Amino acid sequence: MERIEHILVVDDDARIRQMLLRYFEDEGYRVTTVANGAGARDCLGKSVVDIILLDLGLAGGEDGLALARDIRAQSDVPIIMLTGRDDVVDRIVGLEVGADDYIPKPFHLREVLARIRTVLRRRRPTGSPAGENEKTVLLFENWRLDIGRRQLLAADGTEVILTTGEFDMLALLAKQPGRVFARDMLMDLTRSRNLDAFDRTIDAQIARLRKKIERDPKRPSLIKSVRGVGYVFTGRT
Amino acid sequence: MERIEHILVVDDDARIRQMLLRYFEDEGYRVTTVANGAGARDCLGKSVVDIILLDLGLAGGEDGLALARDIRAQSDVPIIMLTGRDDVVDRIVGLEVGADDYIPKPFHLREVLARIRTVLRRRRPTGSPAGENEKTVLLFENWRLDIGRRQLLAADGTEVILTTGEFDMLALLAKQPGRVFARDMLMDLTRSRNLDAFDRTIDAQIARLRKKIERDPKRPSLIKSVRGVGYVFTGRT
DNA sequence: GAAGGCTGTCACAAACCGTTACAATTTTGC
DNA sequence: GCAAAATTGTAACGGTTTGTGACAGCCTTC
Repeated sequence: MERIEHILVVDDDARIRQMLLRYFEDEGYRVTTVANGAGARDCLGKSVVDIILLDLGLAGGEDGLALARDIRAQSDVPIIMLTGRDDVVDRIVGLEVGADDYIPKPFHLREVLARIRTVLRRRRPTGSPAGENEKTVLLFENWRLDIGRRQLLAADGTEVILTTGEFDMLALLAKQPGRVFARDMLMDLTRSRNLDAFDRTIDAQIARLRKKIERDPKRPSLIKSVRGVGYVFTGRT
Repeated sequence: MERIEHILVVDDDARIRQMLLRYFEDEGYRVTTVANGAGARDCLGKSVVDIILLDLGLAGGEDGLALARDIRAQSDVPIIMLTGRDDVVDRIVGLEVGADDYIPKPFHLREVLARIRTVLRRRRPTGSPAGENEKTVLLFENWRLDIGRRQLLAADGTEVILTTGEFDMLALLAKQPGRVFARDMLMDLTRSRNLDAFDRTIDAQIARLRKKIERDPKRPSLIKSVRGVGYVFTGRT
């Protein structure tokens, strides 16, 4: 028999609440959205919640971390925090407080869904961030690609700024070195649309990416072309 | 003699199971259909399966991805995932977990068949012994051929740039030294198309390759011709 | 040693990919 | 919410890689 899982969304931005509500309901979950800590406590008192999506930056001077700590003090409901892009300290404290994972904003809905599934699947009481078996940092050549933080660092620690599309493309390829990805698959997996004939979108993106990460973009060593098919990541040390 | 290939279909929708069953049986395959992970495991334990068609969205809270991971942990059977139209993250994770390909729903039966054939053809060890013959670096003469990085290095470390076609051809031949490859087989395996009579494609490619890797292209020592048949790799130290 | 088939090689055409500039779109900053 | 800035899509062009047909030379067979 089929129990519908219940997600509690705590966010002060009505648009985000709306967006998450619709998306997760479409995915077949039961969803409750609230704007603040009081609402969250109320909901937790009245119904069984399977997972909480908690925005750390609540309005009205409220402290999301304190709320997380409170919740954790009286229940084991998994908590996924939504954090600002660079709030490293918040993330660390959040995880210490007992959150199960964090997702930096801005996020892709699909990613949130994936994390939720992961957390629900292994219903860890508390513990490490998601992906115990997902490598989150990839090393190759002189680069350090941090998937979780969505940043690419050079050997000397300087950050090379990648656009969202560049990052997604690189991450996808680099996660499976040696695997050849066809163009239409790259299109589908990074843009969620279909490639029509004579479309140079992927090639252009690869070119821009190469310009940023290859020593000699004319003779790429990290991302190679496979004529008639697509591209393959050939790095990794 | 021809062995009939065995397809295992895992889907919770009985109509889809039925549809796939009829179609593939008509196409001359042996087909087993099951509705859930338990059935899949049971089938895999009892018979030899050549390829698995796995619906990621199983009912009853079962996780298709987890099932794929399980299967991959104990066998190399090719897996093609059937995914929801928009489950990009699932597709990515599925590929990471070791699936060979995916097909978004809804699908055309013809397409499923085409993908199955492609995957089976690629996976077929071309009549070689079982197990992992997947050496990633091959050494011969003074060359170092790194399959994963798709590069060919001379003894002094300088790289000789091979085109995609040259690389594929060399890699294929060098992986099985001493084995004679007929022209039409080379064509099929490196270009995925058929050789028509009096086609010089393969010879031209071999000639170009020899020019790059043989000391004396007139007297090849690495790739020899077999009159009336094709070519054979005779390197290896 | 001659005939016929097979392979090596060449030149050219076709297909494919890299790159650029610019247009369209999205995101950012106020 | 709007304007500016950044990112991404598109089209065009040029270089590279591959397919093709012609032809020359070699091997095998008789």
